[in-house]
Amino acid sequence: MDLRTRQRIDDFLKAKGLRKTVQRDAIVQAAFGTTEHYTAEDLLVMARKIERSVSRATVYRTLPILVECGVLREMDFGRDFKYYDPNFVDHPHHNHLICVDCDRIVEFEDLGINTMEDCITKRLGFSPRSKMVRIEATCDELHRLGTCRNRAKG
Amino acid sequence: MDLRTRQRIDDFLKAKGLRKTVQRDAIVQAAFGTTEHYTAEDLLVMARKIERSVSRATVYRTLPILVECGVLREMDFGRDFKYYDPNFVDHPHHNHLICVDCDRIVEFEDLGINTMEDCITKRLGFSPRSKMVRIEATCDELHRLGTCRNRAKG
DNA sequence: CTGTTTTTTAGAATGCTTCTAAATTAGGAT
DNA sequence: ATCCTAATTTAGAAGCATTCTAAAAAACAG
Repeated sequence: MDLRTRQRIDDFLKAKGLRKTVQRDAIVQAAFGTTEHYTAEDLLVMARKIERSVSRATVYRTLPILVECGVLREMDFGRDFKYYDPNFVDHPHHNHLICVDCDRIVEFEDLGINTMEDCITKRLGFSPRSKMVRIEATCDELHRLGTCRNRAKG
Repeated sequence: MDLRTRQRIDDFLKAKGLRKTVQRDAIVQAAFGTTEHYTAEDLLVMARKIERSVSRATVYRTLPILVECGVLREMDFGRDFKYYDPNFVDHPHHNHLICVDCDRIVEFEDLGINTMEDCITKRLGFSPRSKMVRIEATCDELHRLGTCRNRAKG
């Protein structure tokens, strides 16, 4: 895991007067030991491989800390649970395409859309905080060729 | 309520072999008797003013029918309940800006973003189904002037 | 070490949404 | 009109991600 991410988290905890614990450490290691998107439940499983004592409640209490710290992005794809994205620091502007055929989530970056969003936000009299584009789509060629991996994990 | 919307719903019900009931009728009347966004619970309250017997379960079962019919849009703003938007037919391309200061939801249309989204989707090898832009922002001038209506209903 | 405060844990609670089983109703057939 | 059968409705239970709670454990300053 990136040393700058680690440093940023340590600084954040110190600034907020939050303590370092083995559980938080395990959750952080797990959270940034992958580049995949994951759910709170996924993260619980991953963190428990590092430190058996980690509980569900602690995962749910740690996630918003990492989000507020700015190292993790929370994403709502319209399902009844949230996904978290650890690639936020390296790619802060990416957006998501969600395939309704196979549940795959494809990331993309597009500077043009970002600029447009900023313009629109200003025009409406607001200051942008966070922006997301969410495109639902179907598999196209992939689907026709029969290579669409149905129900793939997001 | 728009006659074409009514017609479209009637046709859809017939095509699907679904029956007309007083409850469904009340829900439809309520759903398109406003231009505001609403939740399932809001709709229940509105529909019950028209027909007292409408139950929560029927509202929840009717909503996806209207969404599938294409007259109502389901929207997920990252809260733990969904909003529904009855202005879909007249303004199929609008997007949303959510103010994190006051919870207000501002609609906007932007053809440029829509075109971009279609291009990106094709480039990635998909066919667009539905697209949404969601911008979280803060109140800017309004906020400075003290006119930001905190916690206003979406 | 000691004391105080934060953090953790397991399980209960919450709140939106979906499901269930029994009662009712719609609408075609007689 | 009336009957029949399948769709629909209702109230309440169940489901599920997330949050809360109270007691136990751990962090850290002095």
